[in-house]
Amino acid sequence: MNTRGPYLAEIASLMGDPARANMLHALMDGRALTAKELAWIAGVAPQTASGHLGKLMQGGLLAVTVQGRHRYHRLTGPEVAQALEGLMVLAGAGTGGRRLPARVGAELSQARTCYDHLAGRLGTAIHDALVTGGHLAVAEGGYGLTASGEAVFAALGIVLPDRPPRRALLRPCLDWSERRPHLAGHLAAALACRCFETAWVLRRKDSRAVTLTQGGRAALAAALPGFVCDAPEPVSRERPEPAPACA
Amino acid sequence: MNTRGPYLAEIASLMGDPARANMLHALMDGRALTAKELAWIAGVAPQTASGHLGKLMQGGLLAVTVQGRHRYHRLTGPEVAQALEGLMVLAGAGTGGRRLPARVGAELSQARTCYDHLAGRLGTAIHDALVTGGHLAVAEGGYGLTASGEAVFAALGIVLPDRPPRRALLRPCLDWSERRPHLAGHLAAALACRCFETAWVLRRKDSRAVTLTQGGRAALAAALPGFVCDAPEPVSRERPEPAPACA
DNA sequence: GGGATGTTACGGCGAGCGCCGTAGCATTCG
DNA sequence: CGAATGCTACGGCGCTCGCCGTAACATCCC
Repeated sequence: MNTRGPYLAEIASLMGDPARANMLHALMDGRALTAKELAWIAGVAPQTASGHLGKLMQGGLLAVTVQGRHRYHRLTGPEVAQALEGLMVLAGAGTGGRRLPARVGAELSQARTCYDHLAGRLGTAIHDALVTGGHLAVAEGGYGLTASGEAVFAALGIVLPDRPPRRALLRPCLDWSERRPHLAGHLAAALACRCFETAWVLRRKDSRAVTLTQGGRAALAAALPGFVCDAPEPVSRERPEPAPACA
Repeated sequence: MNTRGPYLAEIASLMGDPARANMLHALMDGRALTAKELAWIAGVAPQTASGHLGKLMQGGLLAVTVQGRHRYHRLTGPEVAQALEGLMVLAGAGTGGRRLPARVGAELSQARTCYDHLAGRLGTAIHDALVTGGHLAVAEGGYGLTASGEAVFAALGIVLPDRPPRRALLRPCLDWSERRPHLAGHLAAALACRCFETAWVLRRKDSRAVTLTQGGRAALAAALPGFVCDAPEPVSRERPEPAPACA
C-alpha cells in the first residue's frame, strides 16, 4: 500500500496555503527575514504570520536565528528551495504558460536569485557558457571542474575550496522560467556572492530579480569566453540597492 | 511584491491533500491507473476520487486517456514526478529521518522506479558507476555520453537515438532516499525499460519497489565495470510480477 | 435489450483551519 | 524605570473543502 503519501501531503499542504507560499517564495533568495516582514509580504496580520511560521518550522522547512528581539527566519537548506523550484516549474506551465504578469515576469525571468545562486536567463547563460567551453566535468554528486574550468573561476576571483565541501561543488538546478538548468552548489553560491561584492550584479528591493551591470557583463565575458546574456540595462524605476553584505 | 506565491500555493495545495498525495505517489512510476484503482489506493469512495482527479487534471498534473469505459490517469510529464520527488526529499528528512516504516522503507530505498527510470540504491549505483567510469559528459541540457559511455549502452542492448530527443538524454535527479543523484532522462528510461524486458529487474505488485535479479546484477556488471549494488536477493514474500509489457 | 460495471454530477453534513482581536512576555531605548 | 517594539499564545468566528449518499450517464457483456 501507499505509506509515503501522508508525509508528502504534510509537506505539500504546508506550501499549499497562499500566505505560507508567499513567505517561502520570498525566502527563496536565501536571506533571512523577520516575522513582521514576512507578515507584510504574505499580506496577513503578524499574529497570523506567527502561526504560519510556527507550522513551517515544525515541518522542518524553516529555521530561525534569534538576534535580540528579532527572529530571523530562513529556509533550512537548499533542498527546500529546490522543492519549491520544482513546484514553480509546474505553476509556470500551469494551465498553459502566460500567467506571469508581464513586467514582473520579464524582470524575474531575465535574472534573479534562486536561494543563493543566480538563475533566470543570466543563470542559464553562465551554465551554458561553462558547458560549451568544456569547463565542467561529471563528478560524484554533481559537476566538477576541468583544468580550464578552474582557471575560469580563478580569473573571476573565486578561490576553490581545498577540501571537497559537504555540499556539491556544482549541481544543475532546473530553472522554472527557462525550463533549462542553471548552476547551483557551493561554487555557484560563491559566484553569486562575488557578483554582488563586485557590483557586477545588483539586487533589487522587494524582489528576487537582479540586474547585470555593463561592468558585470564585461567581467563575465572576459573570464568566460562564450558568455552572452541578452539582459538589457534596466529601465531603473526603483534604483537597485548598493552592493549588500555577503555572508 | 510577491506575485508567484498564489500559483505556487495552487499547485502545492493540490498535492497537499492526503488522498490526492496518495494518488500522485502511486502514479509516480509512470503507469496509468483507472479512477477505481486510484480510489482504492487513496482509501476513499470512487465519487470522492473522481472529484480529486478532476481537480488534478484541471491543475495540469494529470492527463487522461479514455479506453472504452475505463479512464486511465497518468502524470502529465516527468516535471510532475520531479516536483513530487523534491517534496519527498523533504518528507523523508522531515522531523528527523526515521519516518519510514522499516520494511517498506527498506524495500523502497533499495530499488524502485521513479516515474520511468530506476532509483534507490540501484539507481544511484548505476549513476555512480557511469560517473567513475568516465562515461558521462556534460552537455547542453544535462549529461551526454562519452565514446566509452556509448559503448556501455550498446553493450546493454540500448540503441541510441540518432537525433537528439526533445527530452534530455540523461539528467541527474535527486534521489529522496539516498539524497544523492540518480539518472533520469531519455536513456535512463530506455535502460529501465530494457531491464524490465530482460527480467534483469522485476516489478513488484502494488509498490514502486523493484528487485534486481542475480542475472541482472551480472549483466549490469558485465557491461558496466565498477557497478556494485548491495541489493540482496528478495525474501520473496509476494512473488514479483513476470516481465510486464514495456510501452 | 437488460443487467452489470466504471465514472461523473449534485447536495448536504461535518470538521478542519485560516483569520484577526485581545492579551501577555521578552527586548530595546530614552 | 516606563514606553515602545517584536513576537507569541489563546479564543471565537466564518468559510472552505473533503467526505459520502443518491442519482444519472456511458460502456461492455450476455
